[in-house]
Amino acid sequence: MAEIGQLAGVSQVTVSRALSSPGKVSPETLKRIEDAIARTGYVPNAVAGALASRKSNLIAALVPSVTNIVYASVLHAFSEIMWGHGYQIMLSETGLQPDREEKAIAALLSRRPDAILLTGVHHSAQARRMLLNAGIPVVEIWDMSDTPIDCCVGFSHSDAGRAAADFAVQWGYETAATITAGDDRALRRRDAFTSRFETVTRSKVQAMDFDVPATLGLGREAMAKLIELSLPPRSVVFCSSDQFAQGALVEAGVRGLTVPDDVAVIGFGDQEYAASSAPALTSVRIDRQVLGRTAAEALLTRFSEGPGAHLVKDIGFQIIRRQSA
Amino acid sequence: MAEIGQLAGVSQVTVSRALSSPGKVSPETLKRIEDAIARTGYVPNAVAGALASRKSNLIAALVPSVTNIVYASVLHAFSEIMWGHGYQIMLSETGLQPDREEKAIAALLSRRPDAILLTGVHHSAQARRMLLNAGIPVVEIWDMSDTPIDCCVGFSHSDAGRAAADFAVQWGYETAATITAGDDRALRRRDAFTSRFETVTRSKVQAMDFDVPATLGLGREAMAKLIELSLPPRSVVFCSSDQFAQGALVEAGVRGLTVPDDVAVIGFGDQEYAASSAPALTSVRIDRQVLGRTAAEALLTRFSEGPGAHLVKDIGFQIIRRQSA
DNA sequence: ATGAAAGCGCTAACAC
DNA sequence: GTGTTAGCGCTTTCAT
Repeated sequence: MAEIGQLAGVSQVTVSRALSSPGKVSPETLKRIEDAIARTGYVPNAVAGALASRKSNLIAALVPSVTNIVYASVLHAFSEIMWGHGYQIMLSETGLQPDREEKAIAALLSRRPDAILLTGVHHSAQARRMLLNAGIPVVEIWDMSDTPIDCCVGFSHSDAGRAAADFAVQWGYETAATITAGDDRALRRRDAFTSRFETVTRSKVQAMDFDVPATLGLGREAMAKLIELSLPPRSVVFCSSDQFAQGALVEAGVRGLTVPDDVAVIGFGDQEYAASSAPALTSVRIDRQVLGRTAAEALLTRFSEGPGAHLVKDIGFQIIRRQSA
Repeated sequence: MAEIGQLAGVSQVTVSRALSSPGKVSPETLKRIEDAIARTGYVPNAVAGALASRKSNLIAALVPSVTNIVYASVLHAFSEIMWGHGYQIMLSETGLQPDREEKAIAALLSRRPDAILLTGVHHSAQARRMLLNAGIPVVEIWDMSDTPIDCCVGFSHSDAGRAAADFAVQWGYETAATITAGDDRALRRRDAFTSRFETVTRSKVQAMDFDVPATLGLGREAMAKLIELSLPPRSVVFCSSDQFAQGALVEAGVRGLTVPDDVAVIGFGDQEYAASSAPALTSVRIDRQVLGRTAAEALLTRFSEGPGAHLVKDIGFQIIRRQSA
């Protein structure tokens, strides 16, 4: 920066100003500085800037997995907006082990981000402590909480599970099964679904659980077992993700069952392909675009309005009825 | 850090040493320092550390899209390894507009990462200049280049397209069509496929192009048009991604066509569901795990061996024959 | 094994 | 509108 100043015949500070508030330097000076920058290919050192100003323009984000489209698309919507406001994203994955979250949070906080986005609302005591200590806005997404750390944007997974059960009952399904991945939130949806469906219909809901992420292949497997265990007619299968549901659809098709007459399927997530599969998939829609955007907006208003505003927003969900149930 | 020192009865420098090279402080001192850290919940300021040491332990990564599983999974494999070696990842998306890459590179470089990962091998002159200027290891992935900036890990898309054409010819397909997304590399595969298939069979290859990312829905649409345009028997459709291919499969099924007898389909990417769909999808496999891992290893050896080693690695591809072609 | 001093490349506060 | 000065919180080097 001092070098650029030399080339432009000004001091280092003026270069700094030209970069951060161009209105504060005279047009001619600005021009000379810009020329010098263009000639040298100088890229300012944001690390030094962050240290001096105590503002990093960095947002830390912690997601279970980037390869899960459901988390990735929320992240995408979120980062588009933050990027538009001059923020960059530092990403970290927690994977399946919850103990990784604590380490990840510490690592992220060490970069002194201006805010942090967390997936889920269950965090260790030590994690909460570090977060509070950091004194930065926090937004928890994908869930609702009675005791949010700060901002919270999501929906109630129990409500979603119950709504799916009510939907199934309403459309006349008399027995049900679930296919569920190894995910805290998926389990809560399953529990709510099962409990509601059982109390209303007085029939037992069969559970197929996996402790790994959902795939189409596992969905097929689960459906195959369910069919072999002889699923009664008017049965519905509530899946924890559209991937399982797709697999269930494929397996039913291969075995010559008609969907939804022989067996109905409800997915979760309403991913792009849900509407385009054959038969089209009935699914619980979460507007991931809105989720990401709302989280970004929550942070942005927290930045401008200070720690007073603990934004908590329920973005809800919607059951999209198509052909599979 | 000075505060921790006070609590532990040592100077700030000793705390610094305790954190970066614990072997250099006496066990008792170390213990007291660790206690103080645990008590206060102190998180070191990596920003200041990076400024002082000129080492950020940050890797910048630039991908077209995080919502595309193909890029996300490479990123995942890459970051798992880098994380294991103490590096964090700063992520940025370029999207479809190539001009965004330059801005993203500048923004990322301003954080003084220790290395940068780029998707693709075509970069603007200004981008190359900034990269060279930064003086850090660069790894370009997903493609091969005659003039890599530094390290390069990928495969030849032209070779892949040609191989698909040869495969199609070998299995007796006499006419072909392509469904292609708006992606530089996909277009190169299509061109190579078409050119090879046409010269060998002397039949014209029909192209269905989109300038947006691939979806199952668009795959159905494209296949529908292809069928309406009357695809001759013994036709094969080469898709630029498995998503298109899945859509093509669904549409063929809905229209009562038998795959591969009435129409055959070849996907690209060999995603998880390719093996589990019905019929199972024939696809060009890229080992994304290996791609990400190899890129990480290239950087790691560049770190240890210095600028001498310009690692260039072709990870190849493999056509997985299943039922659809 | 520990400490003192210098400085990383910027921004903030204050002068002029 | 521009320059001077003093840090930001660490690591590095050199002393002890």
